[in-house]
Amino acid sequence: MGGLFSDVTDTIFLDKEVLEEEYQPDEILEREEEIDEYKSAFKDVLFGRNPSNVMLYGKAGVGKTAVTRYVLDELQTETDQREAADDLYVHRHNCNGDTMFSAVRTLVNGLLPEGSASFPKKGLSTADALEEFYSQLDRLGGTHLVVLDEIDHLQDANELLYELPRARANDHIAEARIGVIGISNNYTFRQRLSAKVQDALKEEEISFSTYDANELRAILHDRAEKALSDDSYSDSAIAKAAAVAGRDTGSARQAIDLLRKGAEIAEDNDEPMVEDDHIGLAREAVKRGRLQDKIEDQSLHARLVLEAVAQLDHVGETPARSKEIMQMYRRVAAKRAEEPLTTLKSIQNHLSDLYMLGFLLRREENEGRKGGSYHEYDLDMDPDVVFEVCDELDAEDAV
DNA sequence: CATCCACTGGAAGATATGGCGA
DNA sequence: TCGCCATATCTTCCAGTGGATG
Repeated sequence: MGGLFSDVTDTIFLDKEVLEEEYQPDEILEREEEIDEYKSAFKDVLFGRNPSNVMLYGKAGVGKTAVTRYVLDELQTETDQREAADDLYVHRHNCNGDTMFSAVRTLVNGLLPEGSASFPKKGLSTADALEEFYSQLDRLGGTHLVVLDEIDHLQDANELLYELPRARANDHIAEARIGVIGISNNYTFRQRLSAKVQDALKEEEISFSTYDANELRAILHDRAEKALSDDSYSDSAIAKAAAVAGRDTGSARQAIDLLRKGAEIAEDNDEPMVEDDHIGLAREAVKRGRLQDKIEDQSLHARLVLEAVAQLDHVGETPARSKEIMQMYRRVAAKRAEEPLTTLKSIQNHLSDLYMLGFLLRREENEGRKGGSYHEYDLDMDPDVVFEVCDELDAEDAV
């Protein structure tokens, strides 16, 4: 009695996992068209024919991964039942920051028989890895679908997308059939592909549009029903979350994050129901959380440079050019007891990265013969968030 | 119109860190 | 434990870049 946790009850949540990122709904709402396109791209698989190669384009949180998982699961159960269909194997791989070699290597490792040694990390060429991959495919036979998520992050995506679909035509494999599914957040990724690859993939592109507020509302209603107890949310709160997410990003992930965070806030305040206000507060919290994660992903010196810009912003000395930022950076590094980088170029590189990642604003200035050309940087966020995260990480390091 | 400033992106070289087999 | 290799990060070097200037 009277224990610290004894008053904690789940007043609002019925099944919180339904609102977590990992949750996989067994029914996909508002993506009928995309599912249809997908379906027709893969119907050949059911008759033991070569699968198509498919490229998916669309922003984050519009259902690319969820739809892929759903469609392939359905395809899997259907092929299991049909005589004419070969065995189906699905290989998923997230290409974040990979080279072609490491991507192929993880694919090989996924195929190797139980207990055998994994493919070596070094010493062998990409061609060796591919060869091994093909021989494993032939050993297993059947139809293999290779899902390459975030393929725009893959260095040699072009080569891989050229190589894999032609494996059978080039006699690298005889028994197995292979289809590639590429998923990209980035519409411009397409232009990075060679004409040949673009041509080969042209027929099978599915682009996912962002969700509008109505679609988001339908999705949120469905999730809320499963995740929250009956009287604990208002329709207007759902509508608000849908409207906010629809306007911001059109992403289901953001909408669901808002609902979850809103429910958490309501629960923390011992209120029985999720209302509009909670969604408003959730919006701030979600935004802040995203930013924090992004900052935490940065390397030490990138963070110090960012903090230097935040400091300059704080005292009203932005926009600033790299030399000024470097002075502040030295002070920040000293405060955090870190050895500062010595060259201006390093700072400039970090600034450039931070700009690309959307932390900073940049303006090109050119004063000709007298001043030369240079960049001026400005902070593109709330400096307090930066200080908060940096203080936190610094405290962790000290332990 | 050539010049020149202050910087740029890119590449190559240098250094640190970590995994892995021997 | 050692050397080998990969990877990430930092430094050094280089050939532009674009607009004010003489």
